[in-house]
Amino acid sequence: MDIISPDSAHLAHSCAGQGGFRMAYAFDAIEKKWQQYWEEHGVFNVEADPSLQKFYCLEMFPYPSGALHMGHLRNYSIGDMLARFLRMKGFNVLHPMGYDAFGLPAENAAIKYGTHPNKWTWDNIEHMTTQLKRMGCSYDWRRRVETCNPDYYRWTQWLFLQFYHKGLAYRKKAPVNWCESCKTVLANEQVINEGHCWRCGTSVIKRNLEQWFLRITDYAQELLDSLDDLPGWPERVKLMQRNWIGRSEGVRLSFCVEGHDISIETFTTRIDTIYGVTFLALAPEHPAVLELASLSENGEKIRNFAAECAQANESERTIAGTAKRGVDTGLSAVHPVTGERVPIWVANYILMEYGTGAIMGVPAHDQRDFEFARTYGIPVRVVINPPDGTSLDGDTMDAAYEQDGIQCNSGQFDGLPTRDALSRMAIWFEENGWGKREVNYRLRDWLISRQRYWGAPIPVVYCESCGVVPIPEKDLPVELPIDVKMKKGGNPLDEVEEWIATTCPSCGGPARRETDTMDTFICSSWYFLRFTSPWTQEGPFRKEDAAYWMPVDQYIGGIEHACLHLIYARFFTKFLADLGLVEVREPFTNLLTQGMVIKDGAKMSKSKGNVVDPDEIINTYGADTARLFILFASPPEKDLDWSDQGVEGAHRFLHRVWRLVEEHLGDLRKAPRVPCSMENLQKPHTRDLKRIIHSTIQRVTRDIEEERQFNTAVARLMELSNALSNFSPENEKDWSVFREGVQTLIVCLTPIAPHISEELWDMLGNEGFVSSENWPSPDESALVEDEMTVVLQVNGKVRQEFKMPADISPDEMRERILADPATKRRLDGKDVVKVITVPGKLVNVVVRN
RNA sequence: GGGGAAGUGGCGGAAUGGUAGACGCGCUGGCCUCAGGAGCCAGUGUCCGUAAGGAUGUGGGGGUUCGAAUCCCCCCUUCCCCA
Repeated sequence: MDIISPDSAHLAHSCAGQGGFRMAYAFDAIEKKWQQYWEEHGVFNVEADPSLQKFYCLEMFPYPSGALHMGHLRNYSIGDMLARFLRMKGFNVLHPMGYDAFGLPAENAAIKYGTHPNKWTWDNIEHMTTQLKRMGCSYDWRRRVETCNPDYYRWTQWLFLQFYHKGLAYRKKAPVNWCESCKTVLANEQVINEGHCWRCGTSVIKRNLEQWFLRITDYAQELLDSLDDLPGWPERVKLMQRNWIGRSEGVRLSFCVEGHDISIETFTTRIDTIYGVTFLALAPEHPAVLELASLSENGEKIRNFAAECAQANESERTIAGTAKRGVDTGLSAVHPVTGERVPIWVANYILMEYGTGAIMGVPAHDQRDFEFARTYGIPVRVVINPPDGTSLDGDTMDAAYEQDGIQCNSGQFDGLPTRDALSRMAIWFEENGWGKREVNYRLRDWLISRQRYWGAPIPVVYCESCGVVPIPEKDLPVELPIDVKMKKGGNPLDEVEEWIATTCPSCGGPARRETDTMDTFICSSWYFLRFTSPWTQEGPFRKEDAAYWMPVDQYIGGIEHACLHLIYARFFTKFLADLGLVEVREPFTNLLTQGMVIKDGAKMSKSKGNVVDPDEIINTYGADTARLFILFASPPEKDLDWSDQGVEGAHRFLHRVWRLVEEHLGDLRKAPRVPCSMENLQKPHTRDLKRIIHSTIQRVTRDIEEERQFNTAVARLMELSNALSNFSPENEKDWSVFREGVQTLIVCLTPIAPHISEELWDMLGNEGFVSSENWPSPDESALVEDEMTVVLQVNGKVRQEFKMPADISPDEMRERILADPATKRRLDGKDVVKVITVPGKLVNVVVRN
């Protein structure tokens, strides 16, 4: 291979800075050059090495939608900065990239532009890879994965089979979320913003279909509990997951239907209100509804009502403002404790998915039940009074009383406070055999079937004699047929008869393939593991590689995945740990959720016309400018306000750094390379510069490493750059310190703006890549100040500054300030009550007058 | 309705009990220039003042403290999550 040494690069313009000739900052050529060198030298390739401390830095991989957008640019600028920083810190850094390449947009684009999803996707992958390389991202590109590659989805299918064999993948008929626009079902997590499809925003409806599910609820408790083991996650995300999992403790109890051999199960978290039950309500989809309808005089009405409710979407039925509607079945249930008869209703606000799909109605103490009861004239019976001693009246109250209080009308429990009643009544209930204490979760099993083409086929067949038969592992992958006709509004796989028709792996008889494909969130639930050994053909990943690299030390992505990808990936990791394939039970140790990129007060979007194209920014200003601006404009967790003028400011800064080196290149190259120690420096200005250099190192390191606040890290580098610009070296020691400062600036700028850093590093005559340099440590002796500024305060208000030697004692500091004529003038005629001395900072004189 | 996060110059943002506004953008004046939207120098919270200096100032109100953007209580506004 013909390798150009990076050293030869500077020869071409070694005349710069020596005559009148000025070399401009040609970012375009510089960036191309160094990207090529990095690639040729494999600078960012990495292997597992147990003798080195590893760091796994990962950014959420993109969907190959066509081109990078500003959100990607921000995500990858942050990740690359961290990866480069940690590499310079001496870690063995795994920093890979890939593509979440299955998904609906490929099909939509194919239909719209008459192309094939496969071609569309692969073209986009190649284009986006080019873009990522243009950003100067330090990925080990040999490890790239694409989830639509049979080498990858073979293992996605293999993982499905593992779930299946453990009984964690199952088929069931259930009312499921259906997006009419995407023509497919959706998991609960993928229904957002009060009942809308996460991808296209269409209002989701319910359909009763037989589908594949993963039993994520088996892991609900662990998914909840181990959030406590994630101190490196934002509280916000953990809270969102806790809410999503929605653990509640309560009692499951049955009500018998009077005169029939039917019982209706309900679940309540408020067993303390059992004496307040005045009706029972069932979800319209409840399996018992049709049976009750057949027994009821209102049968026709009930069936019509249930059919009508099925059309409405969930959010319309549950949001607080919606009218509560229902139909009386005319039948009664028997109260398990009192033996009283309570009417049974079918109501639109009861959801089949939550609890048992039926509730005990307690209008006095549940606002939804209250509204329903008032609408239909159902009695309201108070069983809890406020703790202040007032008594509620069920006939006149205008809202449910949902707070804690004191039990009443509750037999032997009267007088108990709510909290006590809850636990005692639950035990009492169980002891009498009326019900069972139970933990309930809001989290539902994960619906993974998709009625779409561009996804990983679910590896099962349906055999007339054997039923559902999984494909044997040795026959994987079940390849997605590429030769299909794309069509509007359906799954093209349904028409590939030669693919569907197959033989049963079990009996050899005729069988038909499953034509549904897997939710793409399955594909992205384990990609971080594949990156540890993407080449292996022996399994989804090599166990020893995963053991070395996992967990991901730093994960970076958008908060929109809080209750989607981030829950699924945790679930997969726990399942794989149970299979003995990974040693960790949590995949991501530290999570950074970056803010959105906004412009003119709104999220960038085509419809708002406020989109800034990354390519255009890189063409005009270069990747280094784009990265610098993104990191400087805002702390990573907050939204970033895009500003064209801010970008120019960032570009100007890089120009200033460039000139700093270029204008002094001849002298800099001649300057001593060994730093001059503080004790050998006498000139105050030189000592000051030396101090600034080392405090910059200290503060930049802390900002990146501990605070994860990259905007202030950049600000520190700008301060150093300003200090260097204002410094005029006069002798050899000055030049030595100046060179130390310039080199420090370049090294510390490397993770942020790597190309210009490489170029300047090279121009100064250094060997090798600055990307492979060690991150500097501050020289403690250079951090000590000679002089300090102390402030005089009078009653806490700043009055005057004093300069004094840094090593002065607190007592002397106080005495000097108090003895100063200016201080005496200020305190003249005032009563000094007290003097507070804060060493190194201030003296506060408290006076009275 | 419940929970969470936030509110600081003209703008993006610094400062987590000790000199509010680092750094950058913008703006003003000047230098350089054929010219400049390049570069350099100076200034830039508000009010009074030529200045020195003073007053005031971190959404509003109260409190703790020698001292509060920072801690506590109440209120207002915005955003997010859950109902």
